Parts: sequence; structure tokens; C-alpha cells
Amino acid sequence: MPDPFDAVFGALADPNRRHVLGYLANHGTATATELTGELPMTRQAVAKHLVTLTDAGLVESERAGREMRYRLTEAGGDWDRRLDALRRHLEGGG
Amino acid sequence: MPDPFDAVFGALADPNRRHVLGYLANHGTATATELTGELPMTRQAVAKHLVTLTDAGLVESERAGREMRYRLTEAGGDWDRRLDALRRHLEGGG
DNA sequence: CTAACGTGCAACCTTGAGGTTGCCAACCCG
DNA sequence: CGGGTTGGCAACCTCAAGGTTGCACGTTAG
Repeated sequence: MPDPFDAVFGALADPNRRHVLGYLANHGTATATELTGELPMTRQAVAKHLVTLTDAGLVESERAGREMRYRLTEAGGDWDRRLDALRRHLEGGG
Repeated sequence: MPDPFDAVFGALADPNRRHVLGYLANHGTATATELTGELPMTRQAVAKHLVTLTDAGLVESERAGREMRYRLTEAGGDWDRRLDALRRHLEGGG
């Protein structure tokens, strides 16, 4: 895999995953079950997205009892800020 | 289409399309046939990628006789520079 | 202990992205 | 004009991403 962007852009290509990124940026942490309330799909589907985000290095997780709490990695936070700035730029500048 | 990123990230998710972006950034313009020499696929497949890039607003085209010359839009150039800077950042800083 | 909750794993289904082939129209050169 | 290029259109194929269901396991509360 010569291109370091494959995983990241693959992960970022899905709007649901971008939404997860934004949610985690706003709330700090979340569980798969909690995120299920945010997205029009089952918990299993959300879990798969979280795996994709984790593989891309954008999200990390930690077990807390029976819960699994997800949070942004540093790279994930970078991307979320980048996306947010870019969105404002696009919406503002044309 | 509430999210302006859908088309752009969808387009950027494919490594072949990122390669096209890079090629156009280096060469100014190119035809589908010319790009076919750059990618492991048929001209038709390249043409489809060019449609995707055009729909995302990253590339524009102009007819020149029997040729169809493609070039980066301003947004496409922005993205290419962004990607290039980002790649160097990732490869350099870990 | 037991019921309820949250998670993880695996099989399965469906759709569309990515690619191919075939064919036909437009254009350039001789 | 006629032959070789360059492009565009459309049908078709394949495969994996995205989603669902079903179930078994650990954890917590009562």
C-alpha cells in the first residue's frame, strides 16, 4: 500500500462516517449503541463503520466495563477540524 | 445534497482518480487516451473517472478538434496541492 | 442467581462502483 | 474520398462496501 491516503480517504468517503467524526469531536466519546441513535442504521452497521475509522487511524477505543468507548485520535481530530474549516470555506466563498 | 463533501470525497477516494489529479497538475492538460497510458485500465474506464472528477468539480474539459482536453479546475488544483502537502506532512512527520 | 444490557462474531443479502467489450459517430491526414 | 484515430454511448459483468439478522458472551444491577 504505497499510498497513505487510501485508508483515510476511503473512510472519509462515507457521509455516515464523517458524521461519526463530527459527533465524536463534539461529544468527546461515544459508544456504538449511542451512535446508533444518530444514524439511520443498526448498531452492527455502526460498529463496522467504527472498525473502518479505527483501521484508518482516525478513531481509537477503550473498554469501560461492558461498554466500549470510542474517541478521536489526534489524526481524527485534525481531519475533523480540516473538514469543518473547509466546509465553512466552501459555503462561505461559493 | 446537504453535504458538499459527498462528491469530492467520493471522487478522491479512488487512488486512480488521485493519480489523474496529480498527472493533470504536472502536465496541465491531458486526453483520456493519454491518461490510459498512465493507468492499468481501458480508455473507457478512464473516461468514467474523468466524468466523476468533472461531476465533483475538480476537473473541466474542452474540445480541441477531435480531442477532448481535460484540465484541473481551480478547486481541483487546490485539492492537489492540499493532498501533496498532506502527503509530505504524513511521510515526514510520521 | 437472574434478568437486562452492551458487545462481538458470522452468515447472508443487495446495490452500485469500477471495469470490460462492442459498436458507431466525428475528425484529421493522405 | 477513404483509412486511421479519438471519443461517446450502452449493455454487461464482477465484487466488495454497506447493511441486516441471529446468536452467544461478558457485565452490571437487583
